[in-house]
Order: sequence, then C-alpha cells, then structure tokens
Amino acid sequence: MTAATAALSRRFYRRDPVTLAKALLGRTLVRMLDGQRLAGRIVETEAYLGEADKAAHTYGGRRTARNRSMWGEAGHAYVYFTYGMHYCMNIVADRAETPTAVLLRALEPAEGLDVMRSHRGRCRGGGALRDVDLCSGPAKLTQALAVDRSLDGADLVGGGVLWVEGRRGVPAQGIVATPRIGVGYADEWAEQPLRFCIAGHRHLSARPARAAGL
DNA sequence: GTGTGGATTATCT
DNA sequence: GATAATCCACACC
Repeated sequence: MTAATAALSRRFYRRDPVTLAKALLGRTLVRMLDGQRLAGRIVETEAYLGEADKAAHTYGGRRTARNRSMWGEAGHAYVYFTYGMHYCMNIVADRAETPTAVLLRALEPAEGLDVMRSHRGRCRGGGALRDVDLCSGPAKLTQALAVDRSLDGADLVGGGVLWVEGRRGVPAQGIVATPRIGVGYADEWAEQPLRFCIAGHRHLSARPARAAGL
C-alpha cells in the first residue's frame, strides 16, 4: 500500500540491460515532488551494454566523475547532462562493477500532468502543451518530472523520491526493437536493435520516422 | 507533412 | 577546443 511497498525490488533490476529494458516497458515511473506523485507509464527504453558498447558513456571502461553511477548497484539512477541543456535518466542494471544501464526515453503521463506541464510549460504563443508532448523524449521526461543531477545515484529501491512500480510488463509480442537514437557515431553499435518500444504507442519519441515496425 | 540547423554548457581531450 | 544517449523552431513541400 505504501509507496515503498509498491516499488520494484532490487532483484528486478539485477538483470542484463536488454532484459531489463524490455521488462521496464509498461511499468510506472514515480517521482515524488513536494508530496505529490508525478507518474508515467514507461513506453520506450534503450539498453546500454557497458564497456564494450561504443555508444555507451562507459565504453572502454572509462570511469569519470560524471558516469561513476553506472558502476553502482542495480536499481540506482544515472542522470547526466548533455547538449548544454538537457538531462537524461538511466536505471543501472545487472551487477555492481558492470556498468550497464537502461535509458528511459518516453513515458505516457499518468499522474500530476498539470505539474509536468508547468515544468515543460512555455509553449510558444502561450498554448498548453499536449499530453503527448510532455514526456515523449528522454530530456522531456526528465524536465517534466524535475529530474536532474541531484538525483544521480539515487536508489530506486525502498521508496524515497524516485522509483518504478507496476506488477505487469508488456508481453514480448507487444514490444518492437529498433536501433538506438542519436548514436550514429558508434559504428556497428549504432545498428543494433537495442531500443525497445511498446508497439504502436502514441507517446513514443517522435524522431525515428524510419525505424522498422512502428 | 518532412527536413534542417541553432541553442548552450558540462565534460572530456 | 570539440563534442554531445536532444529539442525546438522554422523553411519548405
């Protein structure tokens, strides 16, 4: 009943990033902010496979102040800042010392939409942002849920301010795999089908117009 | 509807 | 000094 009870356990996260990326689809990400729940259903994820993965920040085992959370225990957040203006949120997978993670790319907003809108706000002309624009991208969802570097390393297990809940995922036949977005520099790793979406979902991030199966 | 380029700065070489 | 796991606006079809 309590938030802490609803949160998924450490065991859930102690899996390889591909399995975890698929298992997270359909679950609900919850962010407590000023006593209010901001929540959304996870509809799009990407797996980052650690030291061998050219598209990952941990490629080659390069450990820095920025990415050190990736080496932590499963079920912790890795939040980084990029492009001079955006935050993106990952969930650390697998075992400690294995720097793999799952990037959360899109949510279907479920609770606290007005607060999300106030965080995203400022639509040109003053018009309200549509629901589908609130969390349909990795930097959009962090902005909507007020996730920044202060949550880097936060534990998603045992309650607190950030966690994932939901007893059921999405069956395999409801999941589409495509190449990851924005990693064209990663040679053969850019091609790998490591992005996972709930098939045909309207809250997916928009850009991959050419991705197969959507 | 699609395509292109600018914004803006922490982080790393 | 260059780059980036992106987003948004605007041009053009």
